[in-house]
Parts: sequence; structure tokens; C-alpha cells
Amino acid sequence: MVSQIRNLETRLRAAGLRVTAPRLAVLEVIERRRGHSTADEIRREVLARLGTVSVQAVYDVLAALTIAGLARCIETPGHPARYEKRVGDNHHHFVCRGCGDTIDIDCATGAAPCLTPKALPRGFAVDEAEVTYWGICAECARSNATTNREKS
Amino acid sequence: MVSQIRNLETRLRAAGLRVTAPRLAVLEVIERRRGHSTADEIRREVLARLGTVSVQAVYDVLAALTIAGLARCIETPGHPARYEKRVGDNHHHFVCRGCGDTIDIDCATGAAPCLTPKALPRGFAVDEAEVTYWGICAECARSNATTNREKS
DNA sequence: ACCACGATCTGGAATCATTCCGAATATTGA
DNA sequence: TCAATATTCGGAATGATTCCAGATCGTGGT
Repeated sequence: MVSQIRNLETRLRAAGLRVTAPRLAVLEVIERRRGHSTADEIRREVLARLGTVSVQAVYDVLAALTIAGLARCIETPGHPARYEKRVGDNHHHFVCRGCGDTIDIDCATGAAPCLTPKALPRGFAVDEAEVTYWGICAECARSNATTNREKS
Repeated sequence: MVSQIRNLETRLRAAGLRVTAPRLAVLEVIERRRGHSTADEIRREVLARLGTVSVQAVYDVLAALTIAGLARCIETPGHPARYEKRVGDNHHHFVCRGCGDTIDIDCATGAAPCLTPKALPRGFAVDEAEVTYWGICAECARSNATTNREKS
């Protein structure tokens, strides 16, 4: 436990961030939770741990962690942003149109050939490229089927 | 002029949509404007033409056109959705972090190899895949440089 | 041409994630 | 320990989009 805290502390300092309770808590939640959490989900868990955190603080912390490279932010239109622990590899995301949940998808071609646009206008600079797959997850497909059956 | 209207009318009917003033106007705006327009920009142009259209109508029409396959909707987090005339090819988009403007990028590899995920969990279904490049457009890069110079 | 039935449009309120603000507090280097 | 300033707080504001209920319009059948 203690070493875990130490570890998180070290990583915050290494990233040039001050060590605060909200930051430790948020970082810990991101590390522990598998999958991708919304700011609200994260806040709920942090609340359970600290007793109190402002909405603002959670957003601030997440922004700081994202800029520092400790977290990755995946924003998908129509759904609140989700955060995952930062991993170096360039993987993609599948977003369910139903529940908005996001799962990781390994890059189909390994070397990410799509991520270097061939013809970019002069003066334009790409700093990030992402691939998003849209569709229906297994669970939503199941409940949809159920719903449709009920309707008919 | 008349033939242009006729043409739009025909396309609406062919798509199984009723022909209304807002729909003709919105479709016309999308066809004529190059680039990608926000709902608000489209509304302004439609207003100039018809004198009046509700915000709702514009959203409804855009949704209908999108579903019918006459328009394509590009949603980018942090910026209002943008609409473009539907073209069959699968091209990608570059989104400027500064102004939010969106430009088309031809698929780097032609055959879109990235768009077929290799390992998708059982029961999941992909209906769309998109590649988004994030960065700074030439114009914003220029004004940023200016701003920074002013600051120092 | 006329009617009736939906589909569509209107106007205004509501939603909801996220951000802005100024004041209060906590962390860190000296 | 103390000052400097990075974070946090709480509450209000934002802004694109959607919900609602009623008015209006387009269309297929008479």
C-alpha cells in the first residue's frame, strides 16, 4: 500500500506536478480501474476515498495528468470524455453507439500506416492521429434485440 | 436555377424525404458551400434565403439528410458538429485545434487497411470507422506565432 | 381539386458536460 | 517557518444540442 502511494507520488513529481490528495486519488483510480472512466465516474471513486473533491478539481487534475502524459483522454462526440492510464503503444478505440463505452483495439496493421497523411497542405502540422471504430457492443446488441422483440 | 431546384427536389424524393423549404435550402447550402459547415453557419445562410427557420428545423433536416445519406456529419469533440455534402469515397479529416475547421484528407493507403479491426470481441459490430488527424492549420499557426511574439 | 393523416416545423425551456471566475487553501523551495 | 504561487473550491455561466407540445404543411387517396 505504502509503496503504491510512494510510486504514484514519485511519478507525479517526476512529471513536475505537485503532490496533492486529489491528484494521488485520481491517479490511483485510473491505474486501478480497467477500461476507460468518465470524469464523473472517477470523481465518485475519489469521493469515496477522500470524502470530498470538487468537480473542478477532478477536471483540473485530469487535464494536468493528460498534459503530463500520465493519462490519456479519449473524447468521443455525444459522450462524456473518458480517461485511461497512459500507455505508450498507439492503439485505437471502439466506441459503442449505445452505451458509449470505449474499448481498446490494437492497431490493425501494427505500424499505423494510416496515421501519416500523404497530402497535407503546406503549413499544417499534425500532432496526433486517431482511429475510431463506431458500432454496437455485444451487450447493447443483446438488449436492443430484446427491446425490439418486446416492441413487436 | 430552376433545374438546380428540380435536381435537389428529385434527390430528396429519391431518398424518401418530403420536399420542404427548409430541406431544399439546407441541401442547397451544403451543396454550394465548399468545406464543412456547422449547423449555425448553415442556419444563417438558410435564414438569409427563407427569412425564417427554427434552430430545431435545421437540426432535424441535417439529421434527416445524414440518415438519408445526402449529407455526412463530422463530429469533433470540443467543436460543434460540421456537415459536408456526402461523397462516396472514404476520406479522413484533419481538425485544427485552434479554429476547429475541418479539411478532407485522402486516405493515406487508399484501401483503408486500418478500417478493419483485426481483433474485435465476439458480438461487437463495427458500422463505421474514421481517422482523425489533430493539429494546427496554417492560419492558426501564423496567428499563434504572432500572439506569442506579442506576449514576449 | 379536396381531405385526412402523418410528417415536419415552431418557440421556448431544459439538458449536461465542461469551463470560467474570484476567493480560499495547500505545497514547495528557501 | 515563510513567502510565492500552484491547486482547489463553490457556484455561476456556457453553448451545442435535445425535448416538448402544439401549429402547420406535404402527400397519397378520393
